[in-house]
Amino acid sequence: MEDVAQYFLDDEVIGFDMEWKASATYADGIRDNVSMIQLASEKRVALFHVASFIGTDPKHFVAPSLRKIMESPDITKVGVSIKADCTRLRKFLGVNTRGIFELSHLHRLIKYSQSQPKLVNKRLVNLNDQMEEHFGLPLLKETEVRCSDWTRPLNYDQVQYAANDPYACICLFKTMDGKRQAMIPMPPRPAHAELDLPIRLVEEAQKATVAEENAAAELGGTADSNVDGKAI
DNA sequence: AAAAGGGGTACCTTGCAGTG
DNA sequence: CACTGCAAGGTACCCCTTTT
Repeated sequence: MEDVAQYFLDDEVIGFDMEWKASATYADGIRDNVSMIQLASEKRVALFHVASFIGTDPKHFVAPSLRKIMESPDITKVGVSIKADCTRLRKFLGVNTRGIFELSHLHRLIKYSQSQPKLVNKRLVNLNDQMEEHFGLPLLKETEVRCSDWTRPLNYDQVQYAANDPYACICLFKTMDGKRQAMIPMPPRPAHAELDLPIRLVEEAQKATVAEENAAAELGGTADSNVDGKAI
C-alpha cells in the first residue's frame, strides 16, 4: 500500500471509492466495513484489498502515504456519495479526509444552472446517470457484484468492478470541469464538501481535534497531527 | 438491510420593538 | 416595568436517494 500510494502523492485530483460487505453493521469489525479502498488518476488505478491485511489496530490498515493523500486539502478526492465513504474511513480507520469533492454537485451545476437554477442543490445523482449524461455510456453496475463479499479473495469480476468506479469518477470530473470552464459566464467550482458542514459538526470536529492534541501532548509523543484547523 | 446525507417542514427559542 | 406581536434563527423530524 505504501509503495503504490506514493504514485498518487503529486496528483491534484484523484478518483476515490470504497467497497465493503453489504450486510455489515457498524458493530462488525474493520474488515467487514472497509474491505477495499480504490484510487484512480488518469494514468493508473490502485486497488487496496485491506480486508486481507494482517493486524487489528486501525493503523495496520492505512499506510502513511495513503493517510497523507486522504488528509491533504491540496489533493482533491472526487466521487459520488463520497461523504459517506469518508465518514466510514474516519469512523473505522481514524482518517480525517479533506479535499472531498462531490461529483453530484458539479453535475447539477453544469446541467441546470442556466435552465433550471432551482435544481442546483445538494441532492445526490447516481454515478450511472452521470456517466450516461456525459459519456452516453452506461456503467456496468451489477448488483450481484456490488453486493458481493468483499472480504474474501477477489475474483476477476470484482477486480474489474472495483477499478471501474474510481476511474469513472476521475474521467467524469475532468469532463464536467471542462464543461464548467467553457460556460459563459463561468460559474465557480463547487466548494470541497467538508467545508460546508453544519456548524454543530464543525464544532464537534474542532473539539475532537483539541482533545486529540491534548492527549498527544500528555503522552509527550510526536503524533503527526496533519490537522491545522484552517480548513475546518 | 443498514447507514448517511440533503431538502423540506413544523416547532421552539430568542431578540427586538411597540404599547399601555 | 410588564405584556404582546413579529421576524429571525436554530432544532428535530420525516421523506427520499444513494451507497455497499
